[in-house]
Amino acid sequence: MYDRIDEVPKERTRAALLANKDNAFLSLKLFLLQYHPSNLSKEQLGFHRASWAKARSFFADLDFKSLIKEIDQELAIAGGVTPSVAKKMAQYEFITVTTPEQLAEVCRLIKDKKAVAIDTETTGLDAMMSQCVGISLCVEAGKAFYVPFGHITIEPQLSEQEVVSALAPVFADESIKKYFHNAKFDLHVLKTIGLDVKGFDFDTLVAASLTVKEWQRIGLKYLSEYFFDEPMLTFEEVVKQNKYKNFSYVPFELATTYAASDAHQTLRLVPLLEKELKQEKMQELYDAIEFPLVGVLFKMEQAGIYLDVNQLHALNVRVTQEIKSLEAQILMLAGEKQQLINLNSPRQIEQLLFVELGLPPQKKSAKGTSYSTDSEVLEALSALHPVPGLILKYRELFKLKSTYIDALPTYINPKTGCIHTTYSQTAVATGRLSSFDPNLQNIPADSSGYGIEIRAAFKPKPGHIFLSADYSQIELRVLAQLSGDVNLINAFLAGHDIHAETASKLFDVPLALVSHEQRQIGKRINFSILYGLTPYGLSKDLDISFKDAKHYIEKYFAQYPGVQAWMEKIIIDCKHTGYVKTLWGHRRWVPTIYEKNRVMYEEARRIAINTVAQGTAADIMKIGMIALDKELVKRGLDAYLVLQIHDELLISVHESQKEQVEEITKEILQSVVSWQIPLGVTTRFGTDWKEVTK
DNA sequence: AGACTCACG
DNA sequence: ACGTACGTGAGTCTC
Repeated sequence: MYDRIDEVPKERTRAALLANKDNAFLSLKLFLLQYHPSNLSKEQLGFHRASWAKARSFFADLDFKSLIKEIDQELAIAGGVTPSVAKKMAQYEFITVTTPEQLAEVCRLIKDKKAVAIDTETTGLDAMMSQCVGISLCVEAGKAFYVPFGHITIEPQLSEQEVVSALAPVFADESIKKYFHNAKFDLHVLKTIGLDVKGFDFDTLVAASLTVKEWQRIGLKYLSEYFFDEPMLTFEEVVKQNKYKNFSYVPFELATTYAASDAHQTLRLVPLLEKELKQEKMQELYDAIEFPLVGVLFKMEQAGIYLDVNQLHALNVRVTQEIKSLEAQILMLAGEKQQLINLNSPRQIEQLLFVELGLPPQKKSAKGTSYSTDSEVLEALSALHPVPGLILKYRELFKLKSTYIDALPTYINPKTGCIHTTYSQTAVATGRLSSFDPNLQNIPADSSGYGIEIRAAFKPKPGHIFLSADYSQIELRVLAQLSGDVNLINAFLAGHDIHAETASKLFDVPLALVSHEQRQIGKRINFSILYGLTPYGLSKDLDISFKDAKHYIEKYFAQYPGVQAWMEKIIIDCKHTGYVKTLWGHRRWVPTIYEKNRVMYEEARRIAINTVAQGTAADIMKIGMIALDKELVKRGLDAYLVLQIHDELLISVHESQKEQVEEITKEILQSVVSWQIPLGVTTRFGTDWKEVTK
């Protein structure tokens, strides 16, 4: 007899479900019934919210997609608050704070407890540009406060000034611990109203991203269901459905229920997630890397980067002119019937190329619903007709204009004159960072053409200069170190050109005699290895035969046998535990490693291998960022981190301190690990981002 | 909302 | 016989 679904031995559950894969949901119910007296209600069976949420998580790694979907439906339907849950939640005291006396009392409580969960409400999702309209605070489970001050209402409320001056000493008190769910957002918001926070102590979003198996479902609402069996009001229900323009229009009672419970649940999650971190052996990872990184990223986002709009505009004139010219040429060549064609529509391009012009289709699109017109196809077709090549050029320039030239200036914060991207610490499965609004990790770097000119518009502030520092071939060094492959290690130790080294072994040529073409192949293969290369993929990438590709791969593994052995070990471990881990313990579940379908299984293998290499490199960069930031502060230098692009850091430094900061940067980044193979760090100076791009 | 395409590492 | 490279975010079109 089992009380909870996650107590049922997984093998038994799996076997029972596999026996009836077509209707796994029904099987699940029937299976659970075996362990309970019959005629029990759903809720008695444990089919309440948290159970469904846990069931969902439980089955995530069994990869029953249809089952997950049905559980989601059940969660939505049964989503209503059950009587027992309602009773529990009715006991919570959510209080609107509208007088100075009340606020003073709250501050006193915070000082007493020495810890507080904080959440902010704003008029929008942009932390630095939106208006802060209220702050919620919670110091003990069962009671939470919402302090509105920017609401549009006739209800009496405190002024922003009153709230800020009352909270400032509490927020500035380092001895009072501050908890947030996604701290960076709230820290930015609080900064906009002049509140500096000291004593930041826990981020429930970041912690949950490490421990929760369904790492993409770590919003406060999901966590509340999962850990407490308590649904929360959604922004949709509170604002959208009532047709309020934004949160400032929400009446206090509703606003308090929504906002105060955010702080309330955050506070309660802290000890739970601390326990999870410990149990899952992720305490060290969190304490040494992920938590301290929050503060570093916050500073980088605050700093922002200056964008020279005039320079971008000059580029726009040239690019727009060329786009128009290309458009005219394509339409002319396309024939009279095609004058209304939209060149940005893959569907219409498909029609033009493969029907009107009768060119041979090369491959299906990803979902197989149409013929692909991607750059690889256009490249191939350009030998047969002038139009594909022109479309290729058109696409390139249109992309440049729409995604970068037109879009980037709209992100400039009028208050600072800079672009402030947001880094997500929880978006990438391997543990890398991602950047959005705007994405500054995919600014063109190709030095041929106009692309690189976008980078030329990113500049340091007056008196400063950019210093770029990148880890050279970090993933290959990780591969060498983790695999312990003697040949690969020796190649790095000898300081050899690693791509030429690989080529020399592939082609049985002395290192000095490796041709440029051979080196290129060596380079492609080195990178491919990290993706878990296949003969098919390599043959396509190098435009060689399947057989040759297979031969190269065999040759590679013959030369670096340790690499192959290491890969097999990863797969064995993964099959044993269901996940892979980076060197610092960042975990990724790989449910499809148990898949019988060959294609899916092999994909799982590639994911497992790549995650260890990519994720370990990400760990190193994060540690480097934390250490470098600390050192620059410690030495009181006029230098700070500006951007992170996976293996590269962009640093802004006062011209007078460039040499000193360069030296420190190299030293700090290199000494993240003391491996057999040193980490290579390359630095460059420039007066804009283009100049420091190799 | 999903598909397609393409920018980056 | 099968048929794919690893990880993202964003703009555009289509339904």
